[in-house]
Amino acid sequence: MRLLGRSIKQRKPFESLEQEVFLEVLRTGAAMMQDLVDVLRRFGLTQPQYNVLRILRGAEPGGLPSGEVGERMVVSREPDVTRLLVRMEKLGWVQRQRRADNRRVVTARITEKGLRLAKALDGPVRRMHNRQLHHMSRRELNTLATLLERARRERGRP
Amino acid sequence: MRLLGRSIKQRKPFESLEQEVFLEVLRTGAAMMQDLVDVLRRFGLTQPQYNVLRILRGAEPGGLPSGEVGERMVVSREPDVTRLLVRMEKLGWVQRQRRADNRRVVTARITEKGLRLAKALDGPVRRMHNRQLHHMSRRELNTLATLLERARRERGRP
DNA sequence: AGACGTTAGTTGTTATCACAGATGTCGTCA
DNA sequence: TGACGACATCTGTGATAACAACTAACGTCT
Repeated sequence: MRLLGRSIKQRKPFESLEQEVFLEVLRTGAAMMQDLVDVLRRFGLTQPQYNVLRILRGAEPGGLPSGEVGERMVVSREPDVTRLLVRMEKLGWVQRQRRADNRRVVTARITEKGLRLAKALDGPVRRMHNRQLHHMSRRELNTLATLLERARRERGRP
Repeated sequence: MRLLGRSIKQRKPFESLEQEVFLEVLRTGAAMMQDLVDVLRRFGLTQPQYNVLRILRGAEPGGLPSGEVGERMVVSREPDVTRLLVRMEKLGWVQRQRRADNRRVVTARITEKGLRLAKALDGPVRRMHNRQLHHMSRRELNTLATLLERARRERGRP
């Protein structure tokens, strides 16, 4: 009898509401990110690279220390900003310069070429976002954003 | 004047509501995932590995073809299930066997050792989830889960 | 000035991921 | 039965991520 009962699969896929929310957040995030990645690859860049471009464009003029770039990354705190920035420098999108008044700090700035690339992506990315969520009302989107922020910012950790 | 205006940073951090939702989903997902990863590393496994254990435990008895395991993965469709499963087989958590009646298919099953590990993780993971979201009401969590599912499933793609 | 702790970034190493092409197996249809 | 397309997995390769140890520069305190 136990065995028969078990064989009814997926009747209760979630063990708890909390777990359901957790999985929904991850799945939805992964799906949305994939849409972005699909757009980006047409332009030959990866998500972390695009993320850095956005951050550095927002940090103009003046640029940002490498560490702060890492902190502002969306997906992770990126323990490896150095090499990511070095790669992007080789591609000509970013310029790195050790700060004179504090030689520990390396300031990263977006280049003209990087700015052009970022600008070229604005339209496609915005359209992708609109397509993604155009079936939701303003009100629903606001609720969603608010709840997510609350879930994240006030969440309890060990 | 333009320059002065621009220097007021982060006044309008989002370009659109859609983009705000996008970023909130990703950031919240990354934060929650990090909490899980922190639990998992105490037990010496990674998120994809844990994901596979959960999938295969749910697929007992009988196991699942490698390809289907990949499809059920949360974060990505994992184009590299083969090697992930091989590694887990070496660790003794998973058993792989080519199906006799269709030699193209490799069925993966969780082992006793894998089951014990998964079981040992149940408590810590459940507690982590509760901690993460205990500040939200049932009603809020339900709304959140519903909205996320709607955002993902009905979203428009190219 | 010099010792010391801190900060910011760099480097080494290993594991994993993504992509693409290759391999072995199967079902079907002439 | 034998050719062929489809399917499921495997393998090769290069890029990237995670983790940890290391170096250089700075601030401060004596």
